[in-house]
Amino acid sequence: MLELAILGLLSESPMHGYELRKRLSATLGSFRAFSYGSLYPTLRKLRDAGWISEDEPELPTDGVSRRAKRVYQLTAEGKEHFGELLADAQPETLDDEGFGTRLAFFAQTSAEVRMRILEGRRRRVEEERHDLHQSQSRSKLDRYTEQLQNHALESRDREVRWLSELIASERADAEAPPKTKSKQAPAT
Amino acid sequence: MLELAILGLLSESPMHGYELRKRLSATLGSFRAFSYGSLYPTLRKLRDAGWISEDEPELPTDGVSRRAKRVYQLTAEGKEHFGELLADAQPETLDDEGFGTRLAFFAQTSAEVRMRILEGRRRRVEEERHDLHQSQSRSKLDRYTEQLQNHALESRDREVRWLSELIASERADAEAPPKTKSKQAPAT
DNA sequence: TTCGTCATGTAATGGGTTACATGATTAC
DNA sequence: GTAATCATGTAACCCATTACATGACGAA
Repeated sequence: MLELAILGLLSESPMHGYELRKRLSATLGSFRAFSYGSLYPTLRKLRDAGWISEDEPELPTDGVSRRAKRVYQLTAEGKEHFGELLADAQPETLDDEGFGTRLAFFAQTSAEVRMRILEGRRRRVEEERHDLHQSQSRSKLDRYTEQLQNHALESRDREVRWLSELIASERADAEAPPKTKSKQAPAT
Repeated sequence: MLELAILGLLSESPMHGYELRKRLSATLGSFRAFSYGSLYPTLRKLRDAGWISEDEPELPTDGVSRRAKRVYQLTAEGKEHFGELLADAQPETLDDEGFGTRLAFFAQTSAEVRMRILEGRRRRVEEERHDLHQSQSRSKLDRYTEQLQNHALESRDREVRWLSELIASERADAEAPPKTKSKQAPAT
């Protein structure tokens, strides 16, 4: 997921590591921040795979060792790879974590794949809701656990409704093709 | 967290590994299941630490090797340790994961610590909500990211409200001491 | 007799975190 | 000149997962 997120952000514009991390937090929620201990090694990995290139701007050669600000950008292969990643709905796309990340790059995802992801995610959340309901009716919980389960259940319900709205709006867009200036498509 | 959960379940009744896993799923939500690959090594670890004892029931010695069903139970030191864990609100208690686990054993937690945890968690969620709000107003997001952020924001709001209700009900209980047959405490 | 599920375990791996270490740049 | 924050990195660790391997027991 970190990989996808990095490729996605770099596909918008070149950036260095530190900035990447901030944008990552902004996009995925600041409480969901990656540490440098995972960010930099991943950048190294992506570079070794040939998906991003690392150019440190030429240093003013005044003799002293300067710490370079390394700017990363997608290579041609990187763009291709990113495109492939966006082209199918991997299973991890359906869990909480992965879904959020995928959604962040929905604008660059085909309408078809968007729909598969949204419906897949909805199905997943419906299953969770079902399981929750089962375990709730089977065993009598204590007061606190019951509260927690109820809250979890309601959260699932809300997410299902939210996803249904997104799906409906996708379908509407599919019928009334989106103009450059997107307006809410009316039902008729 | 797995440790706390295992100790907690075993404090209710002795159990073997397989059953433990099922009860874990039932309590923490079936979609949040631990694998055997983490469960059994952890049991080993807890046993080595002296917190649980492992007694495999005597086998019918008919010569053939039988696979034993190993039943685990808390030792005296285990009970003590579990009590200590419940006695203070460690930081990991405040994140999503840990909070759910702690709540599962609230019935065995002192009213004081319960309150600290609930208020700590509320504060945490409020911070998340705040951060979300910040990043939302700072940068213009695309349609999908905006949708996601809005949904996340509403979820936080709901959780804060839910926690506030729990807190209020705790306070009510503190004033009107809870009878065996607990009834909802009226505001006056 | 075979299938499902109960039951226990290991090895390799994954995907991150924390703590540490260093140095440059900016604002006061 | 000093504090904050920008900026890059490494090593050790943690907590789990996946895939694999084994075997008992009951029901169809």
